[in-house]
Amino acid sequence: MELHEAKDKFIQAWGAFGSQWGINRSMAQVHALLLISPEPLSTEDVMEQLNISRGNANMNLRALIDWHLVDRVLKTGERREFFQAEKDVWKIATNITRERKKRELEPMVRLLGELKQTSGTNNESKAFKQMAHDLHDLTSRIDAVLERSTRSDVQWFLKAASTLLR
Amino acid sequence: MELHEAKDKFIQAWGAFGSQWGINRSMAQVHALLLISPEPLSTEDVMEQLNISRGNANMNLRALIDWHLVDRVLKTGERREFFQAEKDVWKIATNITRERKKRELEPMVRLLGELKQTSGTNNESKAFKQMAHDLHDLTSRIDAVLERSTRSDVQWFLKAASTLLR
DNA sequence: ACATACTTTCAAAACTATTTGGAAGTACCG
DNA sequence: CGGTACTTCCAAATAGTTTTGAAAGTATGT
Repeated sequence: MELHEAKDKFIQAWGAFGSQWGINRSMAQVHALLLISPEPLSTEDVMEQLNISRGNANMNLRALIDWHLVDRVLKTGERREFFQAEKDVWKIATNITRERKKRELEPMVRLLGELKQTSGTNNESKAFKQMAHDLHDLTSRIDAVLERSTRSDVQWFLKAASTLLR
Repeated sequence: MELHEAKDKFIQAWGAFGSQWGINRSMAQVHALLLISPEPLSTEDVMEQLNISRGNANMNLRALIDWHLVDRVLKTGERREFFQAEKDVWKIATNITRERKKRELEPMVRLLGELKQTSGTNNESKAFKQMAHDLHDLTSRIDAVLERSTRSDVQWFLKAASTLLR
């Protein structure tokens, strides 16, 4: 396969993949583009290569910086900013995991913790409390595993886990 | 907290949570409602309790059945169908994981496998191939861990993983 | 076969999210 | 200070997704 074609496929696929994961298409595409660029790119470069507007490029670059997936870099003698993606895939995975855990999982664990203390003794209440309890238990376990696996080293974790599960 | 309030909070939260995870709001709400119902519910019940249309209820019930999160049950002497959610949270987690792995992760692994064989020797090609290779490696490891952890028993896996990571 | 009780489909409408592009803001330099 | 080179904001437009509701379809019992 030719580079140009492969590049394009990758950017499109990463975009589609991202949108299934709550990261919008452009943001994922910008990320994909930066991931495979050997050199940092300017906002202008991103706009051109993806055919998106300045506002869109800017907004998504900022979002990627928030997620710690992209860094600003300054080139000496250049006024404008350049952007460079974190290239270490383990760090990428860790950052994404940590961010989503914080934004989505933690609030759910908190809510379930409250809900399992609902009052009532009839069938309906019992079913509700049981479910809240079980889900709280499950989500906090997942939370704990993710906490540890992002604090320490994901690579090690995945290796260890694959062995464990063999 | 009172049952009615708690129930409502749970359904709303599960709906919001779901939509961040690529499951649409109604589908997640229908799921939440069934999760906390001690008895199977009919389409009509779901429509009433969530204030959604027949078409919507029907569509999402079918989708939940596809995901193996809900079963049809027939009551003797009743013509209409009733629906009942799988209540074992470990099974729920396993089914969701397996489904998403199949729909999203596996195609990405396949694509990256192809892309890492792109031709070219210049800087740009090298950067591209390196990234495709690294991502392929990462995604296939994740795939392998999920494969094993859903084949065997998630509960055991999570316990083992927490110990491992302590 | 017909009536009844239900399920499924689908095109239009409502709603949500994303994208654009111009205007405003900021920083640097001579 | 004014000009230039950029970045950021934001309201309006566009695109995408979900929901509705009525119509069509299907199964069951008499």
